[in-house]
Amino acid sequence: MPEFDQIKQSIGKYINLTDDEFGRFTRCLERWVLKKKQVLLAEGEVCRHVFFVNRGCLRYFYAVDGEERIGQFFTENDWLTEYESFLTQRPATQTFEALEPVDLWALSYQNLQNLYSAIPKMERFGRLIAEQNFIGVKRRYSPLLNESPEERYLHLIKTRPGLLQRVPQHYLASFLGIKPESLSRIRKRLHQNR
Amino acid sequence: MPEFDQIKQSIGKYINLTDDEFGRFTRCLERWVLKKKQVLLAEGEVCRHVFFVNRGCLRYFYAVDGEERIGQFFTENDWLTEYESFLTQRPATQTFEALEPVDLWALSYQNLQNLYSAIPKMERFGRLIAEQNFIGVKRRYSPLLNESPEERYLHLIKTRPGLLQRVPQHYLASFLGIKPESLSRIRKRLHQNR
DNA sequence: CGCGACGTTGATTTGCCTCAACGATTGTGG
DNA sequence: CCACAATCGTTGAGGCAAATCAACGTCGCG
Repeated sequence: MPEFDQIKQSIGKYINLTDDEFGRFTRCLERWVLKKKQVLLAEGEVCRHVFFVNRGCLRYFYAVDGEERIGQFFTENDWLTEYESFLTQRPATQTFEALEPVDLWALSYQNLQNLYSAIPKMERFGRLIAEQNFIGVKRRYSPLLNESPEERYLHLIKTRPGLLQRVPQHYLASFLGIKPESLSRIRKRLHQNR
Repeated sequence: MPEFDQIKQSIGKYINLTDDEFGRFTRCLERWVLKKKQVLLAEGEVCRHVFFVNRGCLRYFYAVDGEERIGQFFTENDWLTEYESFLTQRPATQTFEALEPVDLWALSYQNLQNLYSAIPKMERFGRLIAEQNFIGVKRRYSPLLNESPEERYLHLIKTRPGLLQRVPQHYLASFLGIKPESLSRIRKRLHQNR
């Protein structure tokens, strides 16, 4: 099943499933396809799935007095969900949108709960994913609080160079917590001092 | 065992343990006591325990170019650990310190891993705690990014009024991500417009 | 071709920080 | 128990980095 290669490799980082167990897992998956600009999950809806990105790029954003702020980008082999809404089954505060044509695996809340019961190892997988998410959210927020805009931009260049080619600059600015004009000036400064 | 009442109640929010299982759990606990200003875990050390606060108040802080910033306060019935260091067993980036005489239960990394194996339900507890931590860290950081200093202060008053009586004002300022002078001015403004 | 979205640049504003000084309170050692 | 030092909260003056407001050229697309 080459279609499951990516997700198999991703899970393999956390737990080892037998072929039987992995088969049971994959039978819970649905294939979802999105066009560019299509919304995967809108603010106010309850998030009923976790997703695995086979192909494409998405963002999530939320509104702060009318203005939208980008929380995160997702690309190939990322796991993606509105975690708080998914865990509590209450309305999402964020909107997820495709920035390109997107190809996902979707695993429903109910199917995941069933897998937790049917395959005890999956409970561990859920814990490890939650732990990774915790570390991820801290690493995402920490620079926003403790580093200067310029440092954050330089860090972005180093750690996610692919994004610069892939998403508009004013989205990057929002992701970095600054205005497009400010990012433009930062880039200008950096090029001059080159 | 009245000494275990608090922690029993806290665990009961997540999973139901039999008396046998709970006994097995409590035999893994050590009692730790700290004096005021005593350090529970220093930056650079590996965090080898999770703690449950029976009594007292602690903070954790980290340094950003020489200046210390407070990340969180902990009080009675809170679970506490340097989660990233604990999960990865690598050096902590934060220091935990008692602000008052403190009384804790300590559960070691090894004992927790053993409990995960011995009591399958504990794996679920670990997952739920990790999920709660994820939600907690998002709720902690989100206002720092999306609200004004004044809004953050007002929010603190509403959600954790006890802290205002318990910790010095310049600690609160650091927790709110501002300078002591700024917090002083915010309070002055609010009292005038009262 | 014409429109809208995007990135850039300049001028100005603004909110918090920095620096400095000062009383009040705390706590500490003789 | 007192005297003195350190810590803490407050207030004022000035600075600064990013936001805001505005204008303009370019590019992509219908």
